[in-house]
Amino acid sequence: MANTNAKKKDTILQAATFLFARKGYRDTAMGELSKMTGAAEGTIFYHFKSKQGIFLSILRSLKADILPEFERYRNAESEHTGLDMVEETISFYLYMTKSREDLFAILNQRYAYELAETNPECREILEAIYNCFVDIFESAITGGQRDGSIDPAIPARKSALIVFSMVDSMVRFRMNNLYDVGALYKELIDSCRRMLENRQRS
Amino acid sequence: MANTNAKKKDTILQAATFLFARKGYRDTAMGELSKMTGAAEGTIFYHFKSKQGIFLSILRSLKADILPEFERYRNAESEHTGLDMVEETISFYLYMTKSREDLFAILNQRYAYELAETNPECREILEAIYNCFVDIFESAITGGQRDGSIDPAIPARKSALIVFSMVDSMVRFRMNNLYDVGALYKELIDSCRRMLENRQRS
DNA sequence: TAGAAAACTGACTGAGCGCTCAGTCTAATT
DNA sequence: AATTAGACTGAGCGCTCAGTCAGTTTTCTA
Repeated sequence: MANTNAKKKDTILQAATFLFARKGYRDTAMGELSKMTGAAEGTIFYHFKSKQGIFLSILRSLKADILPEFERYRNAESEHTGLDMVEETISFYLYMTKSREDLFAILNQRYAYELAETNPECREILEAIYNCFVDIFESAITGGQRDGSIDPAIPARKSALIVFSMVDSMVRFRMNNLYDVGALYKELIDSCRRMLENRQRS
Repeated sequence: MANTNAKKKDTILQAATFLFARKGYRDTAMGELSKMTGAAEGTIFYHFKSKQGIFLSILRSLKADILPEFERYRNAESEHTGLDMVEETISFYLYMTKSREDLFAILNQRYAYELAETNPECREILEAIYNCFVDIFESAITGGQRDGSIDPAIPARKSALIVFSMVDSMVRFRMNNLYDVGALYKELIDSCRRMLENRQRS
């Protein structure tokens, strides 16, 4: 093998992501992680200093993986109106949460928020990710207010938070198998449009 | 003492609600519950057959406690338009979730949804509660469509789900200490109004 | 007030947990 | 061929936990 470094480390991180997402942090045993990866339990603690350390590593790579993708999306030039960009961003968010289901399941863990209360790095990562999403919605809204597609009277930041919270709620419904979110997609878009659009277009 | 039945049983149930809400199901130890209530650990298992049994009992009494209150609210006559009733219902929901914070924290536990996948009673309770909320929003919306305050073209059930998901998201933000929801309240109401209102009023 | 039933007790159990450590293996370097 | 360092191992330690049980106390009933 060419690469001597960290042969099993990545495997462990990947399996831990899978298990933490499916069963939760507390209900995932190191023994299970060991069985799944084929690594001895000792190996896991050779690479990571603790179970919590694994969780933090996942968050770290989650941030490194997702934030750039969102920055790229945000900086891509677009011919669309701000209102259309809000719709696009919703689609993009739903697509992202579907294609990285495990990562977003981890973001919805209670443990993440408990850890955030004592661990500044954890809190910083969570905030960075959420703020990034809300920022994208906000700049779509202010853009829309400039181009006339979105009502200039509404407060951009707060509305961005509300749109984000709507979409985030849908994602959680999907994760909990409560409702068929696909069936709600069109109505979600329509609702956001009614919420934001400028009614006396120039 | 007059009441022979269940002297400590209620105390245990109450303390368990508190602990499950604050620390989560998995992170609550029976020993802690014993210390908090002053009941011996054996007493807990005399009244409840297992830890899971306690959780189910909490859900059961949650249902018995909350559903009637919502039914009463739903059946109360009102002079308001449907659109105003949607706003009222949002207030009512936010008020309820604040005054029974522990109960709603338990409804947001991942463990509840895990249990629901194997335990039909649990699933039935969760669905009953959520459906009740959504039903109230739905009947406010159909009422509004009848009285002309709400756009007749929008699908009532789906919009009810979306409004509910918005409010539910706010509640979760509040629980996770992520945002100051009070600051968003006015904007939440305004957004819902813009989303639903009838624009060519008779 | 005797006796039965119900409520309660806390020391105990065994399974499972996160984590350690003394040591082996592998592959590159000298 | 000998040395070395990093990757890896798995038995096992200390501890926590949900749940048990043999026995005591309280309450109800006849």
